[in-house]
Amino acid sequence: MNRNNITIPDVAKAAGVSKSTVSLALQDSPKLKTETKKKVMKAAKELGYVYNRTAANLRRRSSEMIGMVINDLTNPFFAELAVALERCFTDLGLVVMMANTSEDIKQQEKILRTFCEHGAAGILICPVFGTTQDDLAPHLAKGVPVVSVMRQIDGDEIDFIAPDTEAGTEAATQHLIDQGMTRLAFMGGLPETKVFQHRLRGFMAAIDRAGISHDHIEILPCIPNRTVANATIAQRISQGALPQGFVCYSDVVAFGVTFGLDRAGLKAGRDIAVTGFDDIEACTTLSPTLTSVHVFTDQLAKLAADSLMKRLKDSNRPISNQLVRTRLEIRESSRLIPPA
Amino acid sequence: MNRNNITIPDVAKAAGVSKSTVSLALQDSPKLKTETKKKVMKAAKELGYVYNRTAANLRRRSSEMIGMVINDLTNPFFAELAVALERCFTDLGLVVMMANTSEDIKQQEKILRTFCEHGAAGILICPVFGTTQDDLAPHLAKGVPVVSVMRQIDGDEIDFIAPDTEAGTEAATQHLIDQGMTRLAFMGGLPETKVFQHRLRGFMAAIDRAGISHDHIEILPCIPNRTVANATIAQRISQGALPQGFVCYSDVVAFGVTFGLDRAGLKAGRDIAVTGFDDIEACTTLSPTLTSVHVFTDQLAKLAADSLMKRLKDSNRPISNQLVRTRLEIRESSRLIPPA
DNA sequence: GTGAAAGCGCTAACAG
DNA sequence: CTGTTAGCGCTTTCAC
Repeated sequence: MNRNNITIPDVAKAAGVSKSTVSLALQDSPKLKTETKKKVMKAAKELGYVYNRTAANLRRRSSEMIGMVINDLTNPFFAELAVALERCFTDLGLVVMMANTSEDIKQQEKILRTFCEHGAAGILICPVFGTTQDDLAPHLAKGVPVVSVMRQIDGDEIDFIAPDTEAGTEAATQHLIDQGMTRLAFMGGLPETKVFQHRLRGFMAAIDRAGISHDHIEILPCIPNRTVANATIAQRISQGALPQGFVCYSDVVAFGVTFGLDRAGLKAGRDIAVTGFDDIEACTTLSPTLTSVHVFTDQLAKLAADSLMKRLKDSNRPISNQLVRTRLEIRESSRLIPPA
Repeated sequence: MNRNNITIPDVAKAAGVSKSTVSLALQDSPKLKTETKKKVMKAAKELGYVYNRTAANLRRRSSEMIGMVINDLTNPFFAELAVALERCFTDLGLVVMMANTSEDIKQQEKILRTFCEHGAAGILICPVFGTTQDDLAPHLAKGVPVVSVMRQIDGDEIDFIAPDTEAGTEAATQHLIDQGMTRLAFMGGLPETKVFQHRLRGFMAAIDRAGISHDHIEILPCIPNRTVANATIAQRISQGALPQGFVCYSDVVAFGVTFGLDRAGLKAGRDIAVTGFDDIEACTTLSPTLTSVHVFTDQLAKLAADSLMKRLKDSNRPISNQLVRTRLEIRESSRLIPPA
């Protein structure tokens, strides 16, 4: 750490005031004359004084640091979300520190412990799949508020904010059905996760409403990343006749699928329909542009930050589960019959 | 912060030992019998004790926390790099906290200050463009070691690790020249940055070696992201005859260009050649696959982590500037004449 | 307004 | 091996 060893007493000496005056000045306390404060700040700056928040937090028994733990920053959607969240907290005057778990529960536990040991005031988490409250508890300081985004933590005692995935997937599926498709597949995601189940439920809801036989539909789970999705679709292609449309678990899966189809000489948006979920930036700057369920990341982030703030202030408030509406963005990948 | 108020004395009481024994046990000191340690750990666990690293760091006047400040996590390359860096530090037993600056110098200053106030042992930075040593200095605790990745900080007194961008771009350019192209463009990046200058220099080196007239070449700078690159190429297309190949500043720019060309009915890899730089995951899972200069992110991360570790141990060691070699990955986007 | 004094939770001698 | 003691740098009553 090799800390700058100049401390409050040093500043006090330089400014010709007492320790506590400096402390007050540093906090911009109204108890001090502006003039005094200025004198102190000037001395501090000249000496290269660095506030030791560690000591302050210790003494004050509180902090303004919130720990953000993200499951996968290499997924553009989560990166976008993380950045949005960070900005929300920053705007609220909090300092946020971030860490990536790479979908690894051990790593997640370690990070949670570390954040707590460093005195995080609260935790914002996009949990690793399958995280339960019991996984979390032993690694959290008692009383540290946690809010979860995107993925719900089993136990129902943790505030949770997510897009309405079910409605979103349903809309995407309906869009394909509206074009007359009846042989459809749901592609990507891990069946044991709630997110998968919700998205699949949305898919099935549209299928059933349209009275499509379950014999016509296909479900192809896979780890939701580009590479695995690509491998999965490649294998599926080798097994014979394809459905008319793929409703994908996420954009990243949809990209993998689109590429796999491409390698087999099939064009999404011409030979076959593909939809994604998340609506990341790439959807509109790749060819074919990808039809996707837009997630209002900024809104999600704002609600999440608000929830954490509220819980920080009142740890007894009822647990809130908030679903943010989504919007289907229709683009080329799913429009087999382009508008005239 | 609402901290768990159980502390070392509480654990000591529960375990029937003294404060210092607990402290030693927590550090797994060899001075204690295994049995004693176990007893202590058990008591700690039962009480839900959370180590207060804040207090420990204060007392010990050191920390194992390194602050990682990243310019843009929404750029997949930097996200990949950040994750690789994080893993390196974690493997070294350090705890890393991350923050995103969104290419904003004010935000960067704030983050640096915050990390220092929290007692970071060292800082790993992918600095905002144009960052100078003078920008950094006032916000750093005296003596905190900093190492910079990807972008060099003016002043030459900060360890620096980056890919050999000049050689990489030169190889990409040469690859196009080898296919007989003589009308080429360098696309993307901000001219006032060193990275741009280096990449352009690599480009020009190949051009000049081939004896191509400067009248045949074009330089089209732009903010290096998908959307802006796309807008820039669209405008360029409207202005008339295009070069035979685009050597792009980065993959993200290349994707923007490819998409822009596509909208104009031109296919990269068929009508025109495009190369990128960074070789992010998407290069191999989009159609056409993108020829790119591969950056060995893991190696870069490892060298950067090592550099920071070394400086942590010896603040007087000479400044090191390390360039990591790159490798051109030739794919579809640049092969106008596919191998027979 | 300002200063003196106590203590946040921990570590690190040092003596037993 | 264990206990005692004195702080790390800061905030915060409480007198002045």
